[in-house]
Amino acid sequence: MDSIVHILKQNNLSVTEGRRKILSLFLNSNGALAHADIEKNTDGHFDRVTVYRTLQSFVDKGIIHTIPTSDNSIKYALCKNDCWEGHHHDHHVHLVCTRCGNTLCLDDVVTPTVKLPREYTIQQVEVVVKGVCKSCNHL
Amino acid sequence: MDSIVHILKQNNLSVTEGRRKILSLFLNSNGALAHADIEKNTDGHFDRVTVYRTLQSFVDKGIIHTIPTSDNSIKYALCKNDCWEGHHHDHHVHLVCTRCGNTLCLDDVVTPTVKLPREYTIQQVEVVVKGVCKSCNHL
DNA sequence: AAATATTTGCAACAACGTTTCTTTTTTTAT
DNA sequence: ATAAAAAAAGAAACGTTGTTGCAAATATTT
Repeated sequence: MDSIVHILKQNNLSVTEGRRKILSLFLNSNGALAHADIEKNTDGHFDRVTVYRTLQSFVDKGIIHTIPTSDNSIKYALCKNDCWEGHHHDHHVHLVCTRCGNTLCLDDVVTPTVKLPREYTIQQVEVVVKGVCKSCNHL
Repeated sequence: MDSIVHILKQNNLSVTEGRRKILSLFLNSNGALAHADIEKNTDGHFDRVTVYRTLQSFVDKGIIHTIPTSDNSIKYALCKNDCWEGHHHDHHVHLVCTRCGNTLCLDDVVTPTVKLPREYTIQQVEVVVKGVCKSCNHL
C-alpha cells in the first residue's frame, strides 16, 4: 500500500486528496514548510481553511511538529521519532539557514541539556540555530 | 537625568511620550511583552501603528530583542547585555511558563554550546525552555 | 449501494501587521 | 525664546494570517 495512505490510516485520518497531497509535500521536502509554502505548491487547489485544518490535524496526530521562529511564521516539519497523538518527542536541533532561508531538522543533533536554578521546572527545550546549511556552505 | 530619557537619547531616538511610556513598561516588567500587552497597558492611548513602529525601532537600536515562539506571537524583552544598533548579543535562555504564560529572560543562564557536523556554520543559538517559572512553582 | 460520518469549501469575521499621507510634536539653529 | 527643519504620531486604507459556522461534497462503514 502507498506509504502516504498507510500513514494516514495509521493515524485514523480519512484519506482525502488534500491530506495525501500535503503529506506528500512533507515527505518530499528536506526542510520545514510554512502554510504559505503549501499554498504555493498546491497552486490554490485547496482552500486556505483546508490547509490550516490539515496542518492542525497532522500536528495533533504527531505526524508533523511546529518549529518556533522569531518572525511570526509557523514552520512545520515531519516527525521522524516516536511521536503520537498528543505526545511529541522531537528532541533535535533546528537550523534556520540565513542564506537559503530554509529551516531544517537536524535529526542527529540532540538538544543539549539546560541547567536551570532549581526553582524552575523544565518541561521541554527548544533549540533553534541560525547559521548556514550544508548545501549553502558547499557553494 | 531620567534613565528612560537617557536610554532614548543614547540611542539617537527623539524623546516622545509614546517611547517613554513603552520603554518604561519594559523596564518595569520582569517578563517579555507582546504587542498586545503594550496596547493593553497603554489603554489605547497610542495608535496601533505607533506601537508597532516603536517596537521596531527599539529592536533596531538594540534596546529590546525578540523571542522566538511556536505560536506566531512575537514577544519582546529588554536587552541587558551589550547590544547596539544592528548587533544583538542576547546569549541567554528564555523560559515560557506553562502556568502563567509569561515569557522570561533567564539572564544568568547562558545558552549551551551546540555542536553541529562541520558542514554547518553556527551564527546564533536560540534556546527556549517550556516549563514552570519560579513564582508559579512557589504556589 | 445506501446510510453515516467526516471533510471540504465558502462566507464572514477578527487579529495582526504594513504603507501612505497629513498633522503634530520634537529637535536644531538662530 | 522662537522660527525652521526634522522626526514621529495619527488616520485611513489595505493585505495577510488565522478562526468559526454552516451547507455541500466526499469518505467510510454497513
